[in-house]
Amino acid sequence: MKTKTDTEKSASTEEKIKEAARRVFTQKGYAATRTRDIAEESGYNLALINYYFRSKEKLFDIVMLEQLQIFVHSIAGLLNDRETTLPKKIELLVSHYIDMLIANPGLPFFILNEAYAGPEKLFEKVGAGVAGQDLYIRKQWLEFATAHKMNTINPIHLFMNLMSMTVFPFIASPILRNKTNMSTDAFNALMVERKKLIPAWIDAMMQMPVKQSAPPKIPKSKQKGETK
Amino acid sequence: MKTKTDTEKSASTEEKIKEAARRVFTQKGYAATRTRDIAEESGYNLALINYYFRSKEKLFDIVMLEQLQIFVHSIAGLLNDRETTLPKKIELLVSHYIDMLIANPGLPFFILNEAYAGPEKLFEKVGAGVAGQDLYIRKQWLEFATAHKMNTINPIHLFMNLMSMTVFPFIASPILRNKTNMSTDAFNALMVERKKLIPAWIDAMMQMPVKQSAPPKIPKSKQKGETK
DNA sequence: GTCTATATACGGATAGAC
DNA sequence: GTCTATCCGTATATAGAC
Repeated sequence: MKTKTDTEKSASTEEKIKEAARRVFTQKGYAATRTRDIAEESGYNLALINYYFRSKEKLFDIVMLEQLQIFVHSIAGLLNDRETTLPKKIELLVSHYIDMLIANPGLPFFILNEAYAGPEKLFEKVGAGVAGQDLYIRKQWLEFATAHKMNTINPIHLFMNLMSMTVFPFIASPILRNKTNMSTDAFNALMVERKKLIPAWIDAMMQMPVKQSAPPKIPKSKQKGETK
Repeated sequence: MKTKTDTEKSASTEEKIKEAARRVFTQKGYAATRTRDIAEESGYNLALINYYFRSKEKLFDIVMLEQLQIFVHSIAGLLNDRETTLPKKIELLVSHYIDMLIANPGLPFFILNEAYAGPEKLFEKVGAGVAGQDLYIRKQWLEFATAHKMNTINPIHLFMNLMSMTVFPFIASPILRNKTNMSTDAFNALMVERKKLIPAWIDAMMQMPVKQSAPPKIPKSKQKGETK
């Protein structure tokens, strides 16, 4: 049995509200979420939300920052690891992403929503953690590109492809499932399949000799001034 | 000079409001858009919106249905054409999509937003136009898949890849541009490059003998249990 | 700490003047 | 047709009882 001191009770309640908020926010988005929904989901009253967190927005920031930082931290080690080869790194990255997305399918949509609503809102805080810094995988990626005479094609294309093929299906899943009458389980099974498929596809793309009609006029060293 | 009858004046104002609404809706999404915003953007008063359209939702439906149907109609012919080969069809489809997305970068985000807010809201109306029906390209796609012994891998993966690589960069562009300090022009140039690249990549994937470790256990006729 | 009841703000819709 | 002024529902935030 558990003894309940005031602080223990308090911490527990606060955590429950945060968990409820995370579920509702990631599912319905900030605007469509009512504090009443969170109250109901948490099992507590509406006023408690304002007792622990000053406002809906504060709660939102806290919860989502936490979510993002958990994920960011969980992959930062992998991306910076100097032992893992690039293909293996890609494989692990995709696998990790897909696991996370299956567990938390609303997150990417949420991130996009925030990015559109106001890039400055969350970005500085979370983005600073991983964004600008030079991760080792970036170096590996560029090295591979030049080694394979791919310097005429912007390596960012392959990165786009990696992220697109991994994340987009989750973002579009409501549409996809609506049109194909696919269950959540069936969709998730598809995504698990892609853990093997995507790295293979990316690998094939990296080996492909892409014949560009004209060298792109994209400056490849466009340094970032600040994280904004 | 133009004579202004009542109907002419009326039509003009109505059109201006619709255009303003389209801009604001696609930029901020339905929930975050206030009718006051649309009024301001249109140069007219708030009450006019309700005079011409009964409600915010009616206005929204009208405007977005129009947008989607313009696009859907513009590609329906291509998808059903029996002369064009599959690779050529893919090439034209990607090109058409990218042109549209460069011209209207907010549209996919908007569609996703609506899909998450309420799948039933717009979907039945617009989706019915193209969704379930058997487009000729679907037949071509499946024929190609079986012809190349790809029947062990769900062809939906390649379709996902096609859409992902084409659409996702636009959706994620605010994040990408924030992190790389890329200008809109530079981004658009990248997307134009992808008109050639994506079909090449998809083609390569279609040729690839994908060795599945185990045949996927996805029942292809799995009815939908719940929406959330 | 947790509840009920309420103040306050915001946004969609409408009435009525012109 | 277009405006100003206003109503009214909804949702956040807070006061105060327990």
